[in-house]
Amino acid sequence: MTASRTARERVRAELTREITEIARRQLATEGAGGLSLRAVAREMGMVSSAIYRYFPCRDDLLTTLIIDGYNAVGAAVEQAEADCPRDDHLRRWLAACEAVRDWAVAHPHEYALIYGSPVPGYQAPPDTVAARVRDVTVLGRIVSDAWQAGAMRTPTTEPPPALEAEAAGFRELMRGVPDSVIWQAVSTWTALYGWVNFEVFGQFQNAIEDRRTAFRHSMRLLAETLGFAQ
Amino acid sequence: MTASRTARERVRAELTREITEIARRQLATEGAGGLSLRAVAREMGMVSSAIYRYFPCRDDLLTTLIIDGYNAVGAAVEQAEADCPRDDHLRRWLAACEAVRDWAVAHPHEYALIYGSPVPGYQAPPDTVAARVRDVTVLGRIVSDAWQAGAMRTPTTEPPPALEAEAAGFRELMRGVPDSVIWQAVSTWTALYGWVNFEVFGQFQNAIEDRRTAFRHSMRLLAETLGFAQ
DNA sequence: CGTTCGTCAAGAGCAGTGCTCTCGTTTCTT
DNA sequence: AAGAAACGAGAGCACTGCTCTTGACGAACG
Repeated sequence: MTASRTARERVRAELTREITEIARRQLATEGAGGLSLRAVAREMGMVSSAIYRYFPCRDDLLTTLIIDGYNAVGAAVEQAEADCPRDDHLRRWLAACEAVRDWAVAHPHEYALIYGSPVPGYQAPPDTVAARVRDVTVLGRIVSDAWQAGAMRTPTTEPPPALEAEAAGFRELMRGVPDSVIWQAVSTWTALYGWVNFEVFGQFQNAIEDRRTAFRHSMRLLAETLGFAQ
Repeated sequence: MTASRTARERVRAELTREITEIARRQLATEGAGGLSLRAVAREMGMVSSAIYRYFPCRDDLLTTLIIDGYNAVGAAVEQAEADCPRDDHLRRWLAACEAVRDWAVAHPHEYALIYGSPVPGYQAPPDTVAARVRDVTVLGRIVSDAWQAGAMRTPTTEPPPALEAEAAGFRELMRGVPDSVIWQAVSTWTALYGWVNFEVFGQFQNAIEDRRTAFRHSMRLLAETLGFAQ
């Protein structure tokens, strides 16, 4: 956002911001399906059709919220990891995991929007990738750092040859790390989100009460498997 | 379903079945949000209000589909596991995992309905629990069998004391198994669904192509952590 | 300074939704 | 055979996303 020149551009930017804010609040209370352009307009004292001056369709508003969501969880993970001593890789990993969980529990509907079932008929535009990879970038850097520092055990199981070509994208995230560790990291990464999914989507209801403690223990088990040297 | 007495009851049961079938087909193509009572009625040549004679509201139809979904994945897991030699616990585990994944990939929208973001404003009634636990019951039995047979390693990390009381529900699924193994199993179980979530919800797009191979490798790593002896 | 052009809010309207109510008709029960 | 229950059809309500037109305002240009 450069310094807005004309007054018209300024009020336009302000109104756009206000729309997304109200939409995010509605999303938090009603969920993605209950997000209504007309309700947003009503709350702003506008008529529904006026919203379309700012967002051509409902999906565009959703895209904005999705990008914001990815950035929010990404920023939370980056912040939590940055607060840890650089050479304590295990702690950095656990802090990053817990940041994901805490953000998701605090913003369940936003989390559902980005990591839950895709909204029907909605196709995420490529603009979202930049924001989407922030969290996994952090996780990749931790693994990379730990490996470079010689603070990781080598997995006993090698990936099958068919996965040789598949690891390309992940090798950029974890430079210098052998494939066996890369796949171990991917597996652990999906396990993290598996837990968060179950917790946020209510699969642990009537099964686990102290979910934070259980989560921490699970992440510790996973980190052990990943091979952080104590 | 007892033998239907009157002709009216028979046609009612038949129509109810046909409604759910059409609804399931719509669900498969449009997703949960695009499931429309009016469209179902249209396809049946009925008027929309007539549907309400059979399902008082849309959520009740959803509940039926959800129960069917849990039963479908549960049956798939039970079948796959039953086809394995009883003493090959690792193979039983991997077969069960792959059954979950294969069913989910084949029925993405139904999977999203039961394991994805909860549909807004919908509260799953208690009728669903019986069907919901079928898959995890199988997984629990495998762990239990393996432990009884002395075919599992003991985890090195003990769960924190705060989880003592939390494991109650899981102990019934895995009788005679120590808590350390129980939590390891829970962690592995969520990891399985974490992978399936990522795959079904498109998080692996442009990242992993040969997802079946990658899935198998990941499950093998997880099973190793769980401690199945070779 | 005045005009023109682009932007904007408003309103009506379309097609679709879940759901309710009423009204005859059919079917089962007594 | 008479009463009761269940049923399909239809109209209607409140809501949705979205489109089109209309009239007003503000900024830039001649």
